[in-house]
Amino acid sequence: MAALKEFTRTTHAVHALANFYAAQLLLCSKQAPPSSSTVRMIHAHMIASGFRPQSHILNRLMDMYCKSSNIAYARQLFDEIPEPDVVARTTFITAYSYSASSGDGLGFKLAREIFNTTPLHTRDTVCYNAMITACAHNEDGNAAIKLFCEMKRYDFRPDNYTYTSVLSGLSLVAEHESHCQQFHCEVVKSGTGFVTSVVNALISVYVKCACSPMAAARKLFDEMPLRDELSWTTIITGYIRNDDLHGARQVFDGMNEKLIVAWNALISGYVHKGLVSNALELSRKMCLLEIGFDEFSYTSILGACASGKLFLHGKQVHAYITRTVKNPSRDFLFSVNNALIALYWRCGKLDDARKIFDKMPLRDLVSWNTILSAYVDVGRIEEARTFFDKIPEKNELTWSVMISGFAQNGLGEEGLKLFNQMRSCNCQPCDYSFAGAIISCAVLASLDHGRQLHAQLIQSGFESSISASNALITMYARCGILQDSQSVFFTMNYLDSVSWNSMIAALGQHGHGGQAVDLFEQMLKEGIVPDRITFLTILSSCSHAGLVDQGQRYFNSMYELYNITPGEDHYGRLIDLLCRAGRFTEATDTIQKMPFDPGVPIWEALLGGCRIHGNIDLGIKAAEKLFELIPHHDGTYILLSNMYATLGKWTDVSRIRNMMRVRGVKKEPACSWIEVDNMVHVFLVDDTKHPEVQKVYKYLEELVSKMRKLGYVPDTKFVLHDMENEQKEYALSTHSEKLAVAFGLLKLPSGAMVRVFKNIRICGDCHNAFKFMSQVVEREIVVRDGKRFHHFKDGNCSCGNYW
DNA sequence: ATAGGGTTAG
Repeated sequence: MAALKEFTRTTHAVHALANFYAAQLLLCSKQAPPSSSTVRMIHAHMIASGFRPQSHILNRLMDMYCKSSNIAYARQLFDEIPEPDVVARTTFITAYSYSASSGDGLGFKLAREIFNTTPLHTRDTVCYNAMITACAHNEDGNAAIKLFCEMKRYDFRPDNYTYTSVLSGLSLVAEHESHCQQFHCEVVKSGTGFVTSVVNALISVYVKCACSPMAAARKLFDEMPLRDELSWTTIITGYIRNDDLHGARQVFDGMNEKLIVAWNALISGYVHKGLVSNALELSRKMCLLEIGFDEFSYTSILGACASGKLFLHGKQVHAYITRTVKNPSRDFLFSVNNALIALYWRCGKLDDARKIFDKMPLRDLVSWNTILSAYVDVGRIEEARTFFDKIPEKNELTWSVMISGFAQNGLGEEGLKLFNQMRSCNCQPCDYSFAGAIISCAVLASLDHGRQLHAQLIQSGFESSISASNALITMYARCGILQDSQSVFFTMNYLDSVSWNSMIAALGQHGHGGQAVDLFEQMLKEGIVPDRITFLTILSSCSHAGLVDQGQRYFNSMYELYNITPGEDHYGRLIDLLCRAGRFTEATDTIQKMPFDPGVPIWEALLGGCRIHGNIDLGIKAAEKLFELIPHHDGTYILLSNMYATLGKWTDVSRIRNMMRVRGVKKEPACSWIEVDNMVHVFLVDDTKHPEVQKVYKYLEELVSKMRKLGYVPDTKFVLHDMENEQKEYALSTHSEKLAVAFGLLKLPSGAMVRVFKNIRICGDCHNAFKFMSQVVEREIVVRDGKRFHHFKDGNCSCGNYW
């Protein structure tokens, strides 16, 4: 080193040293990406030797720092240069543009700043090219086009790079084929119309934007004088993008030397279409032909196993990877481990998924979001929340998974709270987070809030989002406004199976079983394949409407026509269907013939049916099974004691009450709520807490006396304690749903529909009373209880007393 | 100093 210092004293030596470092840096740049330790070593050597790099070498050094993902340090060096030249600036524009594609727009802002401070007389075509690319990475196609026009105005000559970059920007924004053609003409006039890279870019513009994209793209492809690897993959992925896997496969089969990228594209294309076996067949071929796999291949193949729930196959792939991959890169570890987490989760092995997650040396956002989704998916919501809080940097997906996770698990308040928190964190909600918040409103039956979110959704430009619209269907239905659900459903441009399921469920819950069945039939006619959820929904709808034979036919068609094995939940709905209609022999026969031992959903359905029909013997049998299976569930005790009370067997009632006390079973307190002026008012039985409850009692008294004149008689068999008749009538008059309805009648504008929500089933006397009430006040009253909706109008209920 | 294809989370 001392000798070296001596050497550098002479000017001649400085030249030699510059050449030496230039060569070193060139060597380093051949690595992709250059290792940061090599870059640091070269830099350290420069400092130690006393060499002061001039712009040419320094620019290269900074470039190497950027490429070894050390932009921050490179920037420090840059900031010390008094007047950085255009080459140095372009280096940073490029470096920042890569970080712009994966993030918050910060990278783009930095690139823009450097570009804007580059004096016009020092700019050149390359620097414009880099900035146009940065715009495209930042998904701002219009900005890219604007820059392109600007550079022409200033007489910079666009070259190959310019056209490939601006075309990739164009593909983000072109809406009409004329847009594509306009640029196509530009390209031809510029003389770059036969440059392979430019035509490739042009193909991908047509693929994304033309009216008949593949015809236009294919014409260009066929007429190309010289195709490179990218031309082939662009056309193949073009077919896949446009849902034409046969077209993709044809081109693929015509390739002489098939690139790994083409294999990967086709495999993932198959997986997305649900064609798992085609995907795996291709992967087997890859193996036989010894193509070799990279992380993209593995993630797609593991994705295929996950979506087909092929646990054993997935495990074999996992083992193969551990056995054969020796020095995996960072990116390899990220993507493959993330795919493995998804695999084990989708195969129902959450613990194995968790093991992979825990063992990862480094995790990226996808790892966190995947494990979060897994915990949310299985309903382990508290643990999910713990993960959520630990996630260092969240994106919109993180938020939306957690928000809808809360909503789906009935925690509407938490969902809304998180949605607001998301907004206060300066994180723009995406349509999925809106969907989560809207479902939260559905859970809480908060119509005012739901409508506000609907308005904000439109303001934010998400009105055509399928998932948000699906959420709106459910929200309006669960808030009692079936009409608004329907208008959302019928104005949607695209429907997926969730849309159909939601609308069918909405009709079913509101007692329109016939319409639910019609819609289901229409769904089948349009070629939408029903899934497990569809059948749950349609079975409930039939049950609510008493369409027993229809429901049975659908149940039988599940396996026969759609190859879906009915689960216990489906059997539960079938038993419910039969029992509500009083067909107990068929129900018990079905239970005996089931391929598995009856569990909670089956006995609950049976007990519910027995209550309706007063079948006490069978009811007791079902209740005893439930006492064994879920001894702390209050519903069983209450249903059974209701049955005894209806029969006047008060000793049995008190025996059951006693059982509850001894076993420490707490009854979920009944409560009803109503939204007035954006405020939720909650009422309990015999409420004394609500500030205006005295007014409500007084008004209720007036109403009841008017109702009596129309023939209303309080039905005291719904009072479950043995007491004097007068006391019983009083007890009935204090039920929470009556208080909430009366409050609504008092407070809402005259003629407005009254919508009340109750946490558990509506009481029989209240059900009867609301019929009379709707007549007396000439208003529509809607009550949602734990299971379904009741629309009271002109003395009738939409459920036809079948509930 | 600058361009372009394939993966995993809802």
